[in-house]
Amino acid sequence: MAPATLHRQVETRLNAKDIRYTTGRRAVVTTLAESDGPRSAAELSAKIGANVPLSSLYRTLTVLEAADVITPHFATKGLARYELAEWLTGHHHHLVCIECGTVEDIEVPPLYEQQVAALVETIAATSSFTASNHDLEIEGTCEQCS
Amino acid sequence: MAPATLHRQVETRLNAKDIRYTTGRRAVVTTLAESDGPRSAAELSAKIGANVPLSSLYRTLTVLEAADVITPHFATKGLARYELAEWLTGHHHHLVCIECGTVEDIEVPPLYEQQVAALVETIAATSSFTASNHDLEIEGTCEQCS
DNA sequence: TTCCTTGCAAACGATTTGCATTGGA
DNA sequence: TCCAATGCAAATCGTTTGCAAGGAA
Repeated sequence: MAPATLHRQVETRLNAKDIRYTTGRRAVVTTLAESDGPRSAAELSAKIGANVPLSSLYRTLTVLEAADVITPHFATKGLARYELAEWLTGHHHHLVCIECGTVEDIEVPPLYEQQVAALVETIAATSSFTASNHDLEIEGTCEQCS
Repeated sequence: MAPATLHRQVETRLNAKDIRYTTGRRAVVTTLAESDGPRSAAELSAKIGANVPLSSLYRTLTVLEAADVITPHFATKGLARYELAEWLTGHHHHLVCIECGTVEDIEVPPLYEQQVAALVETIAATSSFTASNHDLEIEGTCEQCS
C-alpha cells in the first residue's frame, strides 16, 4: 500500500475514535510499514531515532493496538513485537528464526491458504473453541544465522 | 504415554547429558504431562504446590529446555509457557484464547498435517530460510470466555 | 481554555543471578 | 567427599504508571 493511502486509512480509523494521529504515532506506522516483519519497541526506537522516550513509544503502541491499527506478536522470549494489522497489510504468516529471534512475514499461495482455512474450520467444528484468526509460525534458521 | 515410560525416557535423555533427574525436575515433567497445553512458571508452581521457590522452578525449566525435554511457547504477552517436547508428546498445534490467554493443544488430522507440511516445504523452497518445525496457532475464544 | 499527549522518573512483574547451603552418587 | 542442585535475596529487563509540562483544537 502506498504510504499516503496507508496514513489516510489509519487517520480515518483514529479519527473515528477521536484519537489524534500525531507525529509520534505516524512515525511508528511509517516504520512498521517499512519493515518486513513485526518489530519490538526497542527496534522501533532505534529505527525512528530522534530519541523518543521508550515510555512514550509504549504508550503509542498501546493506543495503536487498542485502535486495531497494529497487532502484537509474541513468538520470542521476553518481548513483544508489533506489526500493522492485517486489514492494512493483508493476511500473512511468519518465519521465526530460532537463533536470533527475528520474525519475517510471508504470504502463502492461495491454494495453501484455503487448505489452512479448511483445517481451522474443521477444528472449530469439532471443539467448543470459537476461532477468529490463525497464524502459521514456521520455525527455523534465517539466512544470517545459517 | 504412560507416566512410567515418560519418566524413563526423560531420565535416559538427562543421564546421557550427565544431568540428574531430581524430584523437582520430575515434578515439573509430571505436571506438564497432566496438562493439556503449555503452562507458565506461576501455573506450574500453583499446581505443584509444595511451595518450591520460583527461582528454582525457573532453573528447572532452563535445564529441561536445554536438554530438549520441554519447549517454550510465547503466544501470550509477558510470560513464557512450557510444554513437553514433541518427541515426547507427538506433533501438535495450539488453540490460543485471546481473552484469557490460555493455550490448549490440538492434534490435526493427518491429511491436513500433510497439507501444512507441503506448505512449509514450498515456503522453504522459495526462500533462504531453513525450516525445522512449524506451529499453527489458532486464535479465538475458549469455552470459558465465550 | 480544555483535553489529549508527552516526558521523566519511579514502580511493576516476570525472570535471572550471586552466594551460601544442602543432598545425592 | 564433592560437585550438582537448591533456597534466598538482590539484581535485571521489558513494560507500565503517576504526575507535571507541552500542544493542538
